[in-house]
Amino acid sequence: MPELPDVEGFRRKFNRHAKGQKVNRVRAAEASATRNTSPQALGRALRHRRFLGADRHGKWLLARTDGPTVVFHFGMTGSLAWSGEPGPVELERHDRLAFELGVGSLVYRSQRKLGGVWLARSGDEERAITGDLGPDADKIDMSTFVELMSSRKAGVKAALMDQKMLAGIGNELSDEVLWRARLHPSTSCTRFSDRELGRLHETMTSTIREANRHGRIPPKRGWLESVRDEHAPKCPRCQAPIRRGKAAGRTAYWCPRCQPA
DNA sequence: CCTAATGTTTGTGC
DNA sequence: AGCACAAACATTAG
Repeated sequence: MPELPDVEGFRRKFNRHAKGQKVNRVRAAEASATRNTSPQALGRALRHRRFLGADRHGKWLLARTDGPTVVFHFGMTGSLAWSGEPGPVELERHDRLAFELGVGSLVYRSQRKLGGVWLARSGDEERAITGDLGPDADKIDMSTFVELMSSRKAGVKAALMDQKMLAGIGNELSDEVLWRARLHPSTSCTRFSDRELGRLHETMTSTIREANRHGRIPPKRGWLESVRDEHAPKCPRCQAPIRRGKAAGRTAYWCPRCQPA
């Protein structure tokens, strides 16, 4: 689930509930959730610190405090939950970490343990944690996008998902964008004119903007996401059977009629 | 039992 | 170097 729009939803949730609040305590149900620190050290570093706003870069959430920054990544199954219960929250099965803030608790939840929580004390440390990230997919301007994409030979889906080029697009979002742009996921970027790349940028931007409003890729009518979980999905545009195959090392969904090779 | 799953990293080979 | 592909990570659902 967590791609750019999901993390954007977590960011808004963080700012709505946790921003401005002091951390009383950090409670760990699962020690391995903390990656470059321990639950104890995280608690010591944050106790009596105040959460400022959270930033997002791609799929990374950066929670600022008046001390160090708490860095979240959600892997394939993570999420951020808010409980308005004052005092300790009842932790559920996959809750790994709870930040008790007095007015409620912020809960880092993850079914599998692919993501995690880091502590960064400087911008350099932050970059060491997130790795090399390209500009955020929601903020990149058209000419930069066209320049980056036209220097690529990879398939367009692989290029869109490359976090070093462009940060925030994952498997499902790339399928949604390419379906809306009517481009086959394996088409080499070398095949596109600047004009076509400009149109792809426009499609990508409007897709992300609308998904961000929902805090996820909306399974709405007229979106590929609305049929993705069906046994025999049909293209919401032309009703052709959706093809499901490997592209860029992942399971890709595309319409063979709207998105020919 | 097996397979696949929204992500990232690492290794191999062309 | 750039790219494609596979495996690994840990866990659950079907």
